[in-house]
Amino acid sequence: MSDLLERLRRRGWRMTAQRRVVAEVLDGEHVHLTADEVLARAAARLPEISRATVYNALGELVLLGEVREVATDGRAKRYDPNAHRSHHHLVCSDCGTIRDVHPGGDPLADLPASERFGFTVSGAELTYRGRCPDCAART
Amino acid sequence: MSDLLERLRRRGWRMTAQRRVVAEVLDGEHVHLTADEVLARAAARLPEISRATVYNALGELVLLGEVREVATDGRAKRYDPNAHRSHHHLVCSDCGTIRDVHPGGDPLADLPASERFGFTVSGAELTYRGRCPDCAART
DNA sequence: TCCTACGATGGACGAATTCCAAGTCAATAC
DNA sequence: GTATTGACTTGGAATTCGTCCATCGTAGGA
Repeated sequence: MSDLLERLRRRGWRMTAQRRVVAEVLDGEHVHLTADEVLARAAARLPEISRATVYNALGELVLLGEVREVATDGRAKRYDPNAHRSHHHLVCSDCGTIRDVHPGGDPLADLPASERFGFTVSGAELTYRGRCPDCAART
Repeated sequence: MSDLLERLRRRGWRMTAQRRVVAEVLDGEHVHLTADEVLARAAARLPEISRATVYNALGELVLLGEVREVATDGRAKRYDPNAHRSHHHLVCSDCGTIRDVHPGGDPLADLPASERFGFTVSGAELTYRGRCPDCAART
C-alpha cells in the first residue's frame, strides 16, 4: 500500500532482511502495536530475528520520523505508523487499545505565553481516556 | 496547609504511620515526585518504610482521586498531588521536569461523537512538550 | 569478488513495578 | 483497657519492558 519501504531506501536506510520485515509489519497493520507484537509478527516471517534488532529498528524509525512512539501509562510503548497525518489518541483504560482521533481545536494556540514559563514549546499531545465498547460490554 | 490527611480520614482511609507519612510528603511538596522520591522523603521520617508500601499507598491515593499519576515516556511515573484543580502538563523533553499549565479551550468539547468510536470517554490529558529554560541555556 | 563499516544476535543487565506469604497493627467491640 | 480481626506492612522474589555489549554476519560500494 504505502511506500514506506521505498521512502526508507531513498533516505539511505541500509536495508537488511530484518529491517525490511519490521517496516513491512508496521506498514501493513494500521494499528498501534507494542514492540513485542511487532517482534511476534516479524518472527512469523523471519524466525531468527532478535528482540534487540526489533528495538533498534523501531528506535531508528522513530528518529527518522516515520513512526510515532505512544507511551500509555505503565504499559509497553506502542508504535504508530501513521506519523504523517497529525492526530491524537483515544485510549481504552481497561485493555489499552488505541484509536486515532482528529478533534477540532488547536492545543498549541490555547497555551498563552504567560503559561509557558520560558519553555520552548515544540508540540502537544492530547490523549482521551475512556472504555472501549468491548470492555464496556464485558462490564 | 491542605487538609489532605483530614479528608482521607473522613473518607475512612485506614491511617497507619506509613500512610500518614506518604500523604504528608505529597501534601507538603507541590512538585511532581517519582515513587522513588516519595520513598526517599518518607524514609527520612520513617526509615523502616518499605518500597512496596509506598507503591500501595500511592496506588490507593490514585484510586481515591486524591493524586494523579503522570506517565512521561519511558521514565518513572510521577505523582501529582494537585488532583483537584483541573490542569495539564508541560514537560521538558530533556530533563523531565513538569510544570502545571492551564490552557484555554476544552479538549472534551473538541471531540465530536463521530470521533468517539463508541467509547465512553471519561477525560482528556493534554501534554505539552518543550525544553525548559535551564536545559535551553545548557545547550 | 572483495572489503569494511554498519547491522544483527542473544544473553546479561537494569530500572520500575508488582506479587506473595508471613508478620503486625488500627479500629471496633466488649 | 483488652481482645479481636481484617486490613496493612514487609522484603525479597518475580515480572515486565527495555538497553547494553562483545561477537558474528552481511549489504553495498570499489
